[in-house]
Amino acid sequence: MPSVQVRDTLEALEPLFSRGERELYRDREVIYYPGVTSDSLFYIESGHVKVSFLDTSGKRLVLGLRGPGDLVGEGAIMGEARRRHFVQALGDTLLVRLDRDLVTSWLRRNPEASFSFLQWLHKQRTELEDLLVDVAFRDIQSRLSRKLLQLSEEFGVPTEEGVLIGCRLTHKDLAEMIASARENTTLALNRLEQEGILDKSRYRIVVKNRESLKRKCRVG
DNA sequence: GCATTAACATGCC
DNA sequence: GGCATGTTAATGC
Repeated sequence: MPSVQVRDTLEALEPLFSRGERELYRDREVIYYPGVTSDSLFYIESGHVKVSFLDTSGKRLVLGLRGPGDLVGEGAIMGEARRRHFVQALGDTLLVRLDRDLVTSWLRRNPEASFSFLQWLHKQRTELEDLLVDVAFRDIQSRLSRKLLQLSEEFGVPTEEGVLIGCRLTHKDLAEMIASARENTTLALNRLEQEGILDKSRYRIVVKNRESLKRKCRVG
C-alpha cells in the first residue's frame, strides 16, 4: 500500500491547510484551465478532481485523478506562471486554496514537509510513467485493467461485493485516462463484467477480483 | 486481430 | 433534451 504511506506523509503539511480559503465545487465544475495565472496550490479535503489536457481537435487526455488528502495545482509553487491543464471536479469537491507565496516560504522553513511533498510528487510521476508505458506497449484491455486496479487501490471503498471505485466516472472519463476511444472502453468493461471480474452500473464500478485484474495487466 | 470513426438505438436524470 | 451507455458497420494498420 505505497499510496497510503505517501498520503500519510503529506500530513506533515497539515499546519498549512488551516491557512487557506475553503471552496466548494460542483460536479464537473472547472477549477482552473490553461492560461490562467498559476498562483495557488489546492489541498483536496473531500471529493475528486480530474487533471487533463485538451487537444485542439477536442480530444482530451486525462493525466490523472486526485482525491482526498491529495494536492492539485502544484505547478504554482514550482515556478509555473500560467496553468497548463484543465482541472475539474468529479462530484461535489471541497478544496482549500493556498497562496503560492505562503506555501513556498513555509516549505523553505520545513524540510520534513518539503521532503514529503517530494515523495508525493514522485508518486504522481510514477503513475504517469505507468500510463506512458501502457500506451506504448499494451492493448486497451491491459491499459483499462491497470487503471482500474490503480483507481481501486487509490480511491477504493470496501463493500460487500468488492472494492467500489469511489469517484463519479463515465466510460468517457475512463477512455480519456487510457488514451482510447469510448466505444472500446465500454466493450472492455463489458468483457471484464462478463468474466466476473467487476460489477458496474452508471457511474459505478465495483472490482470483485483484483487478482484477475492484475493478471490482465500483463497479458493481452 | 486490434483499434478508430461514425452512426444510431436505448435508457436514465 | 441531453448525456451515458450499448452496438455495429466500415475502414485502417
